[in-house]
Amino acid sequence: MTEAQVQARREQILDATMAVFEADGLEAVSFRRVAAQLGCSYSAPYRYFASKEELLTALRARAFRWMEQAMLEALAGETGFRARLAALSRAFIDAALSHPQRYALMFFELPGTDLAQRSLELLAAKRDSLNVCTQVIAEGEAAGEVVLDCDPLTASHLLWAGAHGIVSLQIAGQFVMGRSADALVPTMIAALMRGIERDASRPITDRQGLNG
Amino acid sequence: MTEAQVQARREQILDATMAVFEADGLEAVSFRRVAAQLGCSYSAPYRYFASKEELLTALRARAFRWMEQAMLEALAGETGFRARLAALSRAFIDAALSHPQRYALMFFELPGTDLAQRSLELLAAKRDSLNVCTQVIAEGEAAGEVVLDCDPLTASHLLWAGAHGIVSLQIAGQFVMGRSADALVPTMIAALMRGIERDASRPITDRQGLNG
DNA sequence: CTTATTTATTTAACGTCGTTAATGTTTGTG
DNA sequence: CACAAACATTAACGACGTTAAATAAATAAG
Repeated sequence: MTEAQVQARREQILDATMAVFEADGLEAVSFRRVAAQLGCSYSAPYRYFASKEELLTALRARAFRWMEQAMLEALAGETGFRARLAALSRAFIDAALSHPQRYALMFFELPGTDLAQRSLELLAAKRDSLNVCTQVIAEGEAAGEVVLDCDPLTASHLLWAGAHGIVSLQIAGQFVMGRSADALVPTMIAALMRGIERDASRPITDRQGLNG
Repeated sequence: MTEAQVQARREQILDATMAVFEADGLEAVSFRRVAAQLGCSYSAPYRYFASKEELLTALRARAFRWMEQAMLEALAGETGFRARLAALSRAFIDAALSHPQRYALMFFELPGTDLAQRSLELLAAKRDSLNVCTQVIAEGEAAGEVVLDCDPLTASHLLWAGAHGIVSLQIAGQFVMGRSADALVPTMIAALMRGIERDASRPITDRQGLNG
């Protein structure tokens, strides 16, 4: 069996896993159910994924690639820093709220699992997703459309975490009483941008650690 | 069996559950394991918790109460809006990073579970936790120490979500490449405060939706 | 083409889980 | 003491993750 065939079989298994996951959620994902979906024995996938955790890690990477793609597509055609940032955050919200289960799979990872570190695939997918945001900011700065008090990577972390914070609270059903992520994320982005933009007309008093 | 005795038994079961959880993580929490810890039969807790989900919901509420307590203790003795806000965010970070499993239990709730809505206990615990932050902001405004572009509840949501976003990304092992929540949360708070503070010396251009 | 050997898949099996039903066991009441 | 209700325990079911034995398929050697 050639390497390409092995990879193809892995993809088939992941297709079936994703189908089960989308249909009935994470708790329904089991080797037996995936195998039934795919039409093989429940122990066959073990040759391609050593454990359930490894299977879910691969699924997570796939979900990150999907979100990266959604953001890139939303960015295509948009010009100008402001418009691109708005399109990016909208794509993030839409992806999260239209597929909350997928979002939870991606971001609600339990601590103590070092397997994420060992999965280069997942690590790369995460990095590339964040990088979409970092790039937009860096381009905006390069084009002179915005000047920040911190480097693009820190700014990207702040925006990313801010959007994730609101969206994840909403998905997890935490407070956000009477408020929706739909309205709060733009507010968050606007407030953060106001907070990290350099503005000569106003003296900056709390700049300590803003480049941390 | 009086109502107080029932409640006491529930607390005992929750004690045992928490012990198992702290010792070996969420995946180790099972009725059988909890019963062994407590020294009863594995089916006895069913009289006090209808399902595992209900048991975990009660545990979640307990974790929120613990965090609320930690924040209140950190606040005690601190005076002045700035100092109180800093103490609050520090308590939040410390609680989260010193007990990541507990934090994940609280905030990594899968979507689709309406049981959270039906548990008034959990709902109240969540509300009270957020309320600590809201109170600090409201007091600061009342004392004239700060003037915001948005209402205290919105501001509280933004700060809360911002801190949670960074902390949860760190716990879940997402990017934050070479950065630590320890440094990024103060940055996030400072940037957000700068973003939502009213400042007469600078015209506010992006105020759309800031009260959303 | 046949046979031997490796490879891919399936079936059997073990221990654990959530949950329910049947079976004991205690406890207050007539 | 007898009896009913409340509580606790054991037995049992189906599903799970995972491993080992058994089987089928594919391939290499003769």
